[in-house]
Amino acid sequence: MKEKFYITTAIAYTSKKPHIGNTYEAVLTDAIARYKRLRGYDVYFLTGTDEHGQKIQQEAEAAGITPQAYVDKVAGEIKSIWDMFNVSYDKFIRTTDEEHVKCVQKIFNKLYEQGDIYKGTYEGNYCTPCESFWTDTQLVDGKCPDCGRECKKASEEAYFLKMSKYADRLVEYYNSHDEFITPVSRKNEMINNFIKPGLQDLCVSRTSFTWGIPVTFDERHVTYVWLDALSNYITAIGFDIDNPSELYKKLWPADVQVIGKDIVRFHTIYWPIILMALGLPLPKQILAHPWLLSGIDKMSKSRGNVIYGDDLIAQFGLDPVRHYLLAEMGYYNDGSITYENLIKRTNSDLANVLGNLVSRTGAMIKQYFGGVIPKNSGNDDEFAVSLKTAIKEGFADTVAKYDKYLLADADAAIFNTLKACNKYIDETTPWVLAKNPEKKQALADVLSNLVESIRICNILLEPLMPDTAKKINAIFNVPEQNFESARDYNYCCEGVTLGEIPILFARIDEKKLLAEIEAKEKEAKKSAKEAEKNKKKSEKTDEKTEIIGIEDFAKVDLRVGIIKECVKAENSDKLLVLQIDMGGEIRQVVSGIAKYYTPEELIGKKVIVVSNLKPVKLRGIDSNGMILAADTENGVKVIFADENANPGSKVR
RNA sequence: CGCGGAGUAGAGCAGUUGGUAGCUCGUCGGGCUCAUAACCCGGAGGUCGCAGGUUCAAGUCCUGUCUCCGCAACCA
Repeated sequence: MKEKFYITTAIAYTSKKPHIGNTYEAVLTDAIARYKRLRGYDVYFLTGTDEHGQKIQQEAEAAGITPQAYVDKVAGEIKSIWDMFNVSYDKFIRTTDEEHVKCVQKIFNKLYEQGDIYKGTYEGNYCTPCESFWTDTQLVDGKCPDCGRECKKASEEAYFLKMSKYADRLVEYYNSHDEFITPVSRKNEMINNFIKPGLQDLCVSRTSFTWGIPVTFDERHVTYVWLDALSNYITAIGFDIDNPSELYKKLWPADVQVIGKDIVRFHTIYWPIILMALGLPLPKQILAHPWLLSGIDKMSKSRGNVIYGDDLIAQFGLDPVRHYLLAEMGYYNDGSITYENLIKRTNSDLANVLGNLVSRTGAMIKQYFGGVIPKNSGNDDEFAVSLKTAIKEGFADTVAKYDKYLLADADAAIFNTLKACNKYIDETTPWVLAKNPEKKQALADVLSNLVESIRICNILLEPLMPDTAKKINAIFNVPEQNFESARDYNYCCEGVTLGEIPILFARIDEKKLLAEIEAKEKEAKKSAKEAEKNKKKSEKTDEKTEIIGIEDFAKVDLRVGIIKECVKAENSDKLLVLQIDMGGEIRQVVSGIAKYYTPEELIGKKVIVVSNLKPVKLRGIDSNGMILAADTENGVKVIFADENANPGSKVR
């Protein structure tokens, strides 16, 4: 019987469309799942979406639709992107699925009944208008980070899961299962930062929002994040407290759970403890991957550097993108994606090495043997011997890397091996052999060795680039594609007639494409900016009246001031502290323009000051007013007054 | 002392338990023409951020220090 292999991704949060960094995890997990299938495992691959929480409730309200309609839309997008990327999941769970909801409720009840969940109070700073709790560290100057208003110390009734009770057993599990947290550096992080200082009990319910799984015995509460989300790994396969499914019994514990580095804590501390409380076995391995950055920055909407997977596929095709993600990412450092690197890698690995190798091999078989793959004599010359050695070593190397889930290294090993094929062609110069009828068999041997070498590499390539593997198999009409057949040369393609030889990967004109992309991006930025502007405008007009009267304007007291002194604020890289002469009175004003002006260039300049603005403290420094400045595309530009305007003069 | 990550050839990265510094791209020179101006061979280029220390031996361990980047904070 086949050995089972249960692998999961973290479930994606349905607050917005996933970018290529989010998509990476699904592709990474897919490649591992495909490799395991190739090795004959009975693989079950789970992925899905996390659909509850306050944020989604708010997003839905903003969009003017129900939370369910909202998550339906985003979950649909996520699923279709996963499909686009050939993610071969067996099940796509949504935390709004009825079975999941029921099961989470049962889990909650059981933990409550056995005393692991207790009722307590969640203490925090509450902002009444925003209906939100904030921790001390989230507050801005003691005020709500969202609206800037005062928060009250408040407490909310909540349920908590006992953590410390299981801490010792957890550490014991870490120590007896070396592979549990991969890479190991994360293990020390968890022990030092969270376990040693003492585990805080985990808040598992909230009353401040409603979009969540209701607690059955206390209707005002909904389940809060982690108990809901983490449980998906067992509810998806039919776990049930009273009557677990056959599938669950077969699959659990999971063999590998792939997650991002940002949620290691939840998967290596909270999740195991939840399982221990339920009396269930723990997953064998948590595989934490780093992030994919856009250039050198984290992808974020506000930076405008978000790259989406579907756009990349439209531009480059699927497998170049999969290959890039898998070849570029390790487990230790954050990876990076840029169009330039994507083009380079596609050209050098895919077009030059792989595509061209297939193309030239196929072309020679057509030219010299009428498209029929010739028979091998079995007599290996020195070049054939070294080729075969390279292929066998490459095979072993690739498999070793795959077994450790080092996909980037496995990928490199495959392409190294393919290079041995290109070398073999140069060494044996088949075009010379073709001119001499006596060398016909030598020529046949060269080509059959090539086809066989490509066949072997292609089997190893399938987990990374399934579509390409299929295409190559179609070209050579490969009859044997299973893993075991790749261990040695068996010349199974002999006598086979070649199919069409398409260009597998066209070379990309780097300069041309980069210019095109840049133009597109400019366009996109422009329209994004305009949209932003319009949005701001409409927001403003929503809040106030469209047009203000002179009496409103008159409320703002604008004065000319001359900057007498200016220094950078301590503890801040954005603030300048200005001493402004307002016509006798010296005012201290703090302004966030340190990135655009040096103190020296401002001293002596005349500016317009809002003089009747309510004083505030910024970074603990008093600020009595603000200076006018324009937000431009090139940063902030201060509005300077005419040299002849005297300090203190009223501006109107 | 907020938390975390990183500093190795022009760029991007590997360097496992310490033992002659590697890979890819680029670059320069040569070869070849079956092939997608692709392929093959060869060369140049690094005192491994800096300073100490441990050691027969350190990119690799220890201490200190500098710089950069995320997060956070802040942008009246």
